[in-house]
Amino acid sequence: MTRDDILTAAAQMFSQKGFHATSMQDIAQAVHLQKASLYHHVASKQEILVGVLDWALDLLIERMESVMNQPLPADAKLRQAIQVYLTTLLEHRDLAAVLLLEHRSLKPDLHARHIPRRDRYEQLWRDLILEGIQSGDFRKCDPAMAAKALLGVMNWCITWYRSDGPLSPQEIAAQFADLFLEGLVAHAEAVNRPESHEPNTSA
Amino acid sequence: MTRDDILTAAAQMFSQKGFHATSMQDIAQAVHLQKASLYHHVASKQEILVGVLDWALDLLIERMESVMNQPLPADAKLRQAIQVYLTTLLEHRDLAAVLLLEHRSLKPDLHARHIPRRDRYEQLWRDLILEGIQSGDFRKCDPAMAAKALLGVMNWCITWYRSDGPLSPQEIAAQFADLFLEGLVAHAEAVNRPESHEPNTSA
DNA sequence: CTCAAACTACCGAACGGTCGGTAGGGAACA
DNA sequence: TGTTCCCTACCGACCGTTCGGTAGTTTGAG
Repeated sequence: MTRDDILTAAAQMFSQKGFHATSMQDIAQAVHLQKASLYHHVASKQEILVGVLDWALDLLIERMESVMNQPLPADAKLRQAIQVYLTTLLEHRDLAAVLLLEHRSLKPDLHARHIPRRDRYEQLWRDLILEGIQSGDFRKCDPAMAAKALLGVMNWCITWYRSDGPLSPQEIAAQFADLFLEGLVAHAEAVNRPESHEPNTSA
Repeated sequence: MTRDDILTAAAQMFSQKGFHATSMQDIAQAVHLQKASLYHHVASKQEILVGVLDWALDLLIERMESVMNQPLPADAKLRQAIQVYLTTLLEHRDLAAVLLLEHRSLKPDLHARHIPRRDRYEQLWRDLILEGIQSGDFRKCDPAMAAKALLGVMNWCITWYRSDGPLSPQEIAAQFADLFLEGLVAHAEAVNRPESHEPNTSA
């Protein structure tokens, strides 16, 4: 029984029921311990939450930076970033759900320490979009808003994605990338583009 | 002191702290009553949550249907739907936040009764997009995924929008509509389009 | 023998919810 | 007009339960 086992179990329960609806009893039961025994590995329930949040954010930052450092044109880099972010999110759903939805359960001082780290991550996306605008690959727009939109689409996935659904994370990422890069409106020169990802238009 | 006063106060606290972190004591204090007195107006904490959820969903459905029934081309109708949805969401932030983030705190039977109503609302958006594809206004794509993407962007706004921020809900809606309809990639025939909403490209 | 890891037993506080009771304002009737 | 009656709105006190967390003890491998 390790600390990471506890964090993993806690992340799963937090993501399913929420932080406040999950008791230390619940977590203890999930790792087959008595509640008191948890306190040998962690100091408090808040510390578990911080542990999960840091773990999830570290994972995302690490993968995002490796994408950012690749020498690619902006649109290809954005496609890859979307792919990596979304697959990471959906393959670590519990961690990600806690990161995105439960951070407000942190007590004020811990919350204040978490937010700047999260904002620094969002800045990576703004930089990526700004880079594309300056190189002329992207049309002029507010990079902050475009980043919010992009992250919003992907973050919201954790509220509805089911691993037994019809689409894989990769397929979802490809569709989102198409939508964001090319838009929804049909243009004359854009019809019958060969790389369309979704022929099904009925339901 | 009316039942709606209690729902309003509860929505505000639920949206700030979450359902499980809000006690009946908290709600009572917000409406200047004793905790016991709340039970003269509502049967349980769960009933308050259901009341808030229904209230929010009724509001959104009503406004969405009035947009859907207008005889407009798909792109104009989508623009208007985005505008209406986003402004409703952000001008009733507390209600909307509870609808979007706290519905999982419903007990199983009430949750099972809520989800189909919410799904019926999402269907309105799929219909709108499908309509645009069939009329040729939109390029071929999966309407379900496009709707998820669109709703995701807007729903995520309630996690970051602040009414004292630099952009109004209307401005945010216009930018999101541009992004979704036209995409991010710069095309030769699309540069210097006159209706750009955001000249600021530096941070 | 040591020490980490687990246990049993317990704590004060807070939870959602219920209880019996009361203040006060109309309506009905003498 | 005075009295009785009922009803809405509210209250203080309390219920059983669960919460996060602590104290002290046992277990078992190196």
